[in-house]
Amino acid sequence: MIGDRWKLLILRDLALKGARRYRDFLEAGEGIATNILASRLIQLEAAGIVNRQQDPENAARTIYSLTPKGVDLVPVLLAMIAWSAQWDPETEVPVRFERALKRNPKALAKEIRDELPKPVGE
Amino acid sequence: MIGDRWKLLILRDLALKGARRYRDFLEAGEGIATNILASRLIQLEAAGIVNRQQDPENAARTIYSLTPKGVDLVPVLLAMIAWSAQWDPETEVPVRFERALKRNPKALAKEIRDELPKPVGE
DNA sequence: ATTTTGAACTTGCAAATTGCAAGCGTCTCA
DNA sequence: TGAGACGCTTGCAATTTGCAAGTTCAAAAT
Repeated sequence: MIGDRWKLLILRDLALKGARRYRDFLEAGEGIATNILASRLIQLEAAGIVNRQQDPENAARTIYSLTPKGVDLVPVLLAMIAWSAQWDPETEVPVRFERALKRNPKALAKEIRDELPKPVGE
Repeated sequence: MIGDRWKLLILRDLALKGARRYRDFLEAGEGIATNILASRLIQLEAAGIVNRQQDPENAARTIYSLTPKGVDLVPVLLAMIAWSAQWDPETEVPVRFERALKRNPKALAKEIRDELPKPVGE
């Protein structure tokens, strides 16, 4: 399910970069095509990993968020980031983040979970 | 680099299923095509994640193994397995393994590392 | 010494997936 | 009521995948 470049990047944006809207993903830097983004969001929603909801403040907008099943992927993302930080010189990880990750990954995962925007209506 | 279905499965086979030869991957059950397997092994080798060596006991054979960079991906694999065990009823994880994974993932990672076949000549 | 087997690929080609550009439908705000 | 913004969908060319059928080279069998 997750062995797919784009889905992992979408999840990273949701979990760690505060992305919540279609535009956020499109503009996240890696250059996902709009049709691919739409298809991946559908697949992630079908898999119960992300929620799609209308913004109650503006019906023209959609808000995406992680389900509990999606939140539970945070440790996977963190493990990948830890590996990249160590082995891939092109990956830029904030020093503070990298340190927290090495010292106490569980605590960092909890911190991220707590700071996640909640799905509308909770 | 790793956001690719087949590479992740190859790494899983190398790290957790004792796969060491081309045939092992081909027959691992998921049905990778032989041309795709060859291309993925080339990419993994180019990325410094796997070693390719001739079997000293039989020059017709090739032995694949994880480099240190590849071994460091074990925690990523374990995080994915933990998630699958919890959320995907189709994923079958041995109970002993799942328990060890929940209780002390670091210790399990070390155990796996220690049991890994070493590259030829070490 | 020659043939056969087995392991690790390579090649050709059809089918599926991706990426790009353009367009569409709905909602908001002036 | 008209102009944007937003979240998509569509069409099409280019890339990637999957399958089947070779090919190469070392080892084992005859």
